Amino acid sequence: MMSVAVDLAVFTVRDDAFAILMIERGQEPFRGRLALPGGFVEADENLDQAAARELHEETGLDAADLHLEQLRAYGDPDRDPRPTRVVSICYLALMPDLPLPTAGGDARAARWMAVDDVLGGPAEIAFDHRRIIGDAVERARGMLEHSTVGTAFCADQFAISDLRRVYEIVWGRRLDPGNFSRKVTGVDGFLVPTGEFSRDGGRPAALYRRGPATTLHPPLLRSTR
Amino acid sequence: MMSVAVDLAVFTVRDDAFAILMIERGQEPFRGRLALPGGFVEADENLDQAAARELHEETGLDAADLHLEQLRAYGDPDRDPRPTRVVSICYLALMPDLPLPTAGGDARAARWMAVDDVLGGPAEIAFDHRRIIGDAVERARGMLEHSTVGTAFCADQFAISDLRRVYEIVWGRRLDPGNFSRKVTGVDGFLVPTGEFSRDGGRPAALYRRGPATTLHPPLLRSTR
DNA sequence: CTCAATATTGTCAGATCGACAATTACTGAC
DNA sequence: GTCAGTAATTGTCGATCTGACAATATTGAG
Repeated sequence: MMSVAVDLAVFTVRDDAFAILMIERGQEPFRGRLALPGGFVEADENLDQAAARELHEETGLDAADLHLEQLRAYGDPDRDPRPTRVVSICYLALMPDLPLPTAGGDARAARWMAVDDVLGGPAEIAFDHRRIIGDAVERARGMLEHSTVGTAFCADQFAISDLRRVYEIVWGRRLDPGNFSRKVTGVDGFLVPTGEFSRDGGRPAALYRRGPATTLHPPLLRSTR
Repeated sequence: MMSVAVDLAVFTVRDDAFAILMIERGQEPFRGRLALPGGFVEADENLDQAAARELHEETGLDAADLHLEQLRAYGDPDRDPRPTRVVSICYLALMPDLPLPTAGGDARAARWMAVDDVLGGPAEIAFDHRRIIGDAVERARGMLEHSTVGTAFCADQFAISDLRRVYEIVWGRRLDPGNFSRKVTGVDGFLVPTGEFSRDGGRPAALYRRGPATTLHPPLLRSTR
């Protein structure tokens, strides 16, 4: 008999940084430490529902407004110091930079932190969450290559340069604006033009909405071949 | 409180077919139905260890001899009809076509079945294992594109044509021998020549062993661009 | 109007792709 | 031995894709 929990690695792109939603734990174990939001799976819900519920409790957001998918399970016997063993199913969520309606509503302070600060900084992270975050970051970076989920970081309507900035920030790598534009517009079903244009700074950019495609053919590769 | 199990989707390539190891259940629920091998996680082992232990119990094989990695967790409340809820962590194993030392030793008949027969046939599959198998097959097919795990289906020493046949059978698609050979030998660290040659039929083929590389740069894509 | 800023399109040489032809190196039949 | 058969490997070629970077287009600010 074990407890089964879901943990959430919720990512966004804000202030020119790849950011993850972290909470400060309000009780033992690891009181005061940074951790991923999450909680126990209840008797009548499946894993996806548990993840969506926890997401809503922590951020006030609805799962329909973002991309949510399972990352993997973590179940080392000593990953949680409490007497009952806890196996955690971790979920990955990608969302645009929205205000968090109920941030801290759960008596736990939730805040966005730059991924580089979390992984590279001195902060002590609760449980095995540092490892989970590392896995989640790598998964997110890889997904941008082969799937269309990068648009999940953008608002409902966005310019190609917005999407390019997402890729640049998540990958930590500059991309050529012209080549990027040609590539993403060349993928069938990736971007649907809305007919509207942005108006800020230079030449107006055509605005797009997410298209129906889920996989990128051909992929956008980050590696130098 | 829930039970946590591991299930195994063990694949190989044999008799010109992409095959999966299935057992016939010896007890209720689903007695007599086909199912994936698996069992419950014990108190003192982590998930990877549980998967390796179950693999050994079902096939007599050691996890060191094959590729074993976690697929994902399945946890719908009604996926197991027994009163205690069971969350299952499914593992994917890829192995060469070896004889199974203890097949059926666990009082359950274990046998290789063609993936197409399992998914396309009329056989009733226990639990949600049909869905799991579908996910596992898709994951395995995708992994061949970007990782070097295809060699896990080959014997210790193998010719490029052996590896090509693996790709052809798993993907269900013919590949050009010349182009395939050039591509795989061009990936740094994928294949290490042994200096030996095969002797059967036509011109002898150089034999190789798995190299240290784990990811394929550039990837081998199955889609028609 | 001129300029700075940004979007988009154009260009071009090098890499890669798939299709398929040519060459190489064996085995087995005769 | 010679020859046909089989399969590995290398060669070729046009189409496509890539990254680098130049050129053009369209706006707002001054």
